[in-house]
Amino acid sequence: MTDPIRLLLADDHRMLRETLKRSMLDEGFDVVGEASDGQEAVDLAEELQPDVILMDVTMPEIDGVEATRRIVEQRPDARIVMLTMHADQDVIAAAIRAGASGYLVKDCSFDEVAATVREAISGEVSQQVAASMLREAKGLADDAESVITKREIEVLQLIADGCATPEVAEQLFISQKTVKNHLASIYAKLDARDRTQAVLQAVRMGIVRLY
Amino acid sequence: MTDPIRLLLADDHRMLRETLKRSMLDEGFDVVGEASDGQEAVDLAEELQPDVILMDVTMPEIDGVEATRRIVEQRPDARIVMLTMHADQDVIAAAIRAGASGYLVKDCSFDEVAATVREAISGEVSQQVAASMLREAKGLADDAESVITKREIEVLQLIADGCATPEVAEQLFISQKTVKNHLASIYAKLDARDRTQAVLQAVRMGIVRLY
DNA sequence: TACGAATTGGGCCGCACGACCTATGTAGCC
DNA sequence: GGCTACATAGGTCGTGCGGCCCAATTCGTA
Repeated sequence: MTDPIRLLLADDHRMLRETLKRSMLDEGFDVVGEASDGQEAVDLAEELQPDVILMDVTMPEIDGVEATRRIVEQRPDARIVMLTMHADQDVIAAAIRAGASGYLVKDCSFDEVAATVREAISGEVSQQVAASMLREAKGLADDAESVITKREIEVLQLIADGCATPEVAEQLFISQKTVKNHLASIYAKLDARDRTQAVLQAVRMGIVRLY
Repeated sequence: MTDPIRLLLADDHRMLRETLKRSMLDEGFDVVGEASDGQEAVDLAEELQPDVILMDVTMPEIDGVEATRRIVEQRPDARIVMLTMHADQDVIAAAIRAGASGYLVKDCSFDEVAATVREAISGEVSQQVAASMLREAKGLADDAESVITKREIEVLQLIADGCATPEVAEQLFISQKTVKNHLASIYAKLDARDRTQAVLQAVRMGIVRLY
């Protein structure tokens, strides 16, 4: 029997974190830490050096994809399995580019979670990730190479918070015209045609938070 | 030692359902069934007659609040604890009116879940529910007495799915004008000023699903 | 039977929004 | 020194959108 796999759980919902922890402990994993936001995940990843990190995409402060990017930057051998609500192609592609080793939709079974974590350790990649990598290689779905900038995220978040264009401009100390320009850029990147679709897509992708 | 509390879990995310089941079993509860959508929850509630139902607000087919309404209609003594992502006043109020015995945000601890289920059995109500009932009684936040109609939900869902006004009209075989009228009514009820805010609020309330 | 709510529809008005084009300053990078 | 990306800002144009009037039909129900 080898040493138990050391896990770090990162999810902003305490209920899932705690129930998942109990189940993983049951399965013989060693849960060494828990993070409730992206920044905490980055910090704990460095401090605890876990074997695998189970990380939700949608988190406060820093989203899971960005947190993955920062962790992999510091430690290229880090194994990170992403969790998400929706099976969004763009998110999967972004997660892979950020350096994730696996990808799980929250609708999967617990057995799949355990299996994917073990695969992450052994170096294998999940079917979903492999399929996406294949698609990436073929260049079929690489339009996801449209990275939303920090400023664009700020605009999206303010709109999700209920601001109209003039209010977004006021909050960010820029002109309404600039806000519109950012929006136009966002529409192109997220394949949306109006602010409603853009915000919804951003929510799906975990870029923006719903309070 | 009394008989274990018989539980029915209703949540569309298999991961949470399974991990929660494991944890509840650990705690001595008897999980007699699992439902992945609102209709299944209603059916299983009648079939299994569980002591307590732990039900997510956001579910396919029928949302948790409506499912609660139907279950309570058939069995007024049913104990239902609602689960949700966001602590939305309107949702809490709607859940209470539907007949829920308790209310939990998914950011709570597992101990709180277990405690609330036990309280639901003993007839006590959680602090959150009590506070909301107080507010209801005072008539402070009873603007939630604005029930979204079926037709309005259809309009909201189509907009969330990416339709603009003309497309919604086409899908529902009605004029654009009628769609606008429904939207105006929705804005008043959800305290929104445009379709973006209306859809986001609907997502928060679990009225509309994000695919 | 009569009332209210839901659903349907019309017209008008003003403005916000999105499409398209151009332009400047400021970074970072090879 | 150039190249690219980002953030900033302007203009114009058409139409989608929301506010505010009103009215007809159907339906459950008091």
